[in-house]
Amino acid sequence: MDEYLHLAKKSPLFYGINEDELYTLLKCTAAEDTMYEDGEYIFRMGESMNQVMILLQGRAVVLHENFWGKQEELYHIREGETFGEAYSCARIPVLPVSVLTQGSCRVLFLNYQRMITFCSLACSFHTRMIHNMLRMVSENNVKLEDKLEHICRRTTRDKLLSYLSKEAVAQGGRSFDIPHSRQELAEYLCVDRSAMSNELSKMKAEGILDFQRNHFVLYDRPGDA
Amino acid sequence: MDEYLHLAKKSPLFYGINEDELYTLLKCTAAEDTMYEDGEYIFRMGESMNQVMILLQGRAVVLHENFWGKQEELYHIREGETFGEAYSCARIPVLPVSVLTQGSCRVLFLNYQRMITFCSLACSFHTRMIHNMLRMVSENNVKLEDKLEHICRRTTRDKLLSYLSKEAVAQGGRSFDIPHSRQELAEYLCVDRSAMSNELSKMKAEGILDFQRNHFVLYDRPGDA
DNA sequence: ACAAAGATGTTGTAAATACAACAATAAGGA
DNA sequence: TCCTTATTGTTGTATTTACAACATCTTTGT
Repeated sequence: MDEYLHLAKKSPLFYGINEDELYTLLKCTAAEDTMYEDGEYIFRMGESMNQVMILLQGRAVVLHENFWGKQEELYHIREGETFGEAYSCARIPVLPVSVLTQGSCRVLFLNYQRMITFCSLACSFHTRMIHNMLRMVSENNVKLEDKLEHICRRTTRDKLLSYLSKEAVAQGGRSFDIPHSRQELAEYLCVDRSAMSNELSKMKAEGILDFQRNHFVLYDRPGDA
Repeated sequence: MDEYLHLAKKSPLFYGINEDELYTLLKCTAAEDTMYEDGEYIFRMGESMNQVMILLQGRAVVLHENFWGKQEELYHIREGETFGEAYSCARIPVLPVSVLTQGSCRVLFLNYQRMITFCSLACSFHTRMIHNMLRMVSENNVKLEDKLEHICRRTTRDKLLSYLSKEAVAQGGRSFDIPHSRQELAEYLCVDRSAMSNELSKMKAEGILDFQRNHFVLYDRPGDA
C-alpha cells in the first residue's frame, strides 16, 4: 500500500501534514485499504457508514435508487478523491446512496470515530486533519450554494446570466474565461446544450455580452437587471 | 446579554454543552454581541469575515449583488439561527453575499480562529463545539445535495417524483405526509405553483399517485421508471 | 353560522424549453 | 496538408412551462 501513499498524501484531508505524520495518522485512524473488482458495491444505500474513504485507484460512481427501484447516476468519484466525509460528519444513520466501482479500485478507509477523537498524543497534525475536513465540507457547501443559486432561475437566460455574473465578479472584471466547455456548462446548469448555445447567441445579438469559445465579455446592459 | 444566553444555548453549535461550559466557551471564543438597527448591514459582500454569528434577536436577509449591481434576495436568517460558519470554515477570503437586518437585531459574534484553536485548558466542550460545527456544515451539505438532485430534473413532473420518491424512502413507505404547503414546495423545487398543482392532478388522474392536502400515496407504476 | 382570508385546484395562452437533425468551426493525427 | 473527429452553433417542431385569471375548498375569527 505504501506505493499509493503519495496519492493519499495529495488529498486535501492531509494538507499541511508530512509523510511521517501521515503514517502515524493512518494508524491513529485505523486506516485500511481494500481492493474491489469492476462492478462491486463499496457501499449500498441503506447501510450505515462511519468511515471516510479515499479512492486510491480507479473510478467509482455514486448512485441513488428511487422508490420504484430505478437507479440513477448522481456523480462520479475519481482517483484521489475523498468520499463519505459529509455523511459521516452529518451522522446520517443510513446512506442515501450507493457507491459502485467502475473498473478495479483500491479504497483507503479511515475510521470516523477515531478521526474525530484525539489520540493520547494530542498530535497537532490530528487537529490539522480535522480542520482540513471542516474546510473540505464547507468548501463543498459554498460550491453547492453557488450552483443552486444559478439553477433556481426559471429560464436558461437567467441561469446563464447568474453564472456569468458570478464568474465576472469572482474574476474581477467584465472580461474573463470560463473553465467549462459548452457541454459541461449545460450539464452544470441542468439545461439542454443546444438551447443554451442558442440563448447565448441571442444575448450576443442583443448586445448583452460577447464571447468566443471560452472567453466572455459582459456589457453594461443586461437586458433589465 | 445574559438574558439572550438561553437562545444561544439552543444553537446546535452548543449541543451537549451546559450553561457553565457555554459561559467559559463564550470567553474562549472572544464572543461579543452587537445591536443593529433596521436596514443595517451586518456584513457586506467583498468584506473579509472570520467569525461565526448567531442571530440572538430579529431577522436578517442574505443578499447577493450581481455584476450589474442588481441585488437579489437569497434567503433569510431567523432568530436563533447560525450564520457564516460555512464561509469561515471554508476560509473564503471575501464574502460573496451581504447580510442586511430586517428590523432591529442582536448578533452574537464568535471569533473563528479562537473557535478552532484549542485553549490551554483543552476543554472537552471546546472539542464538542468543533464537532457540532462539523456536523452542522455537513448536514447542510446533505440537504443541499438532496435539493439539487430534485431541481436538476428537466420537467416539473420529474422534480416532483424525485422529491416524493425521496420522502417515501425516507419515511419508509408509499404513504406519507410532506412538511410543505404547495407554495413552499413550489419554491423549494423552483417551479410555478399552479403549474405544479396541475402536474400533481395529472399524475393523480394517471394513477401514478394519490394525495389529499399534505398526504401522499405513491403507486407502483410511476409512468416509466 | 357566517364572512373573510388564505390555500389549493383549474383552465387557457403566450413564451420558453427540450429534442433532433444538421451546419459550421476548431482541434488533432497521419 | 488533408482527413477525421470533436465541439459549437443553428434551425424547426412538439412539448412543457410560466403566467394570469378564476373556481373551489379550508381555515379562522366573530
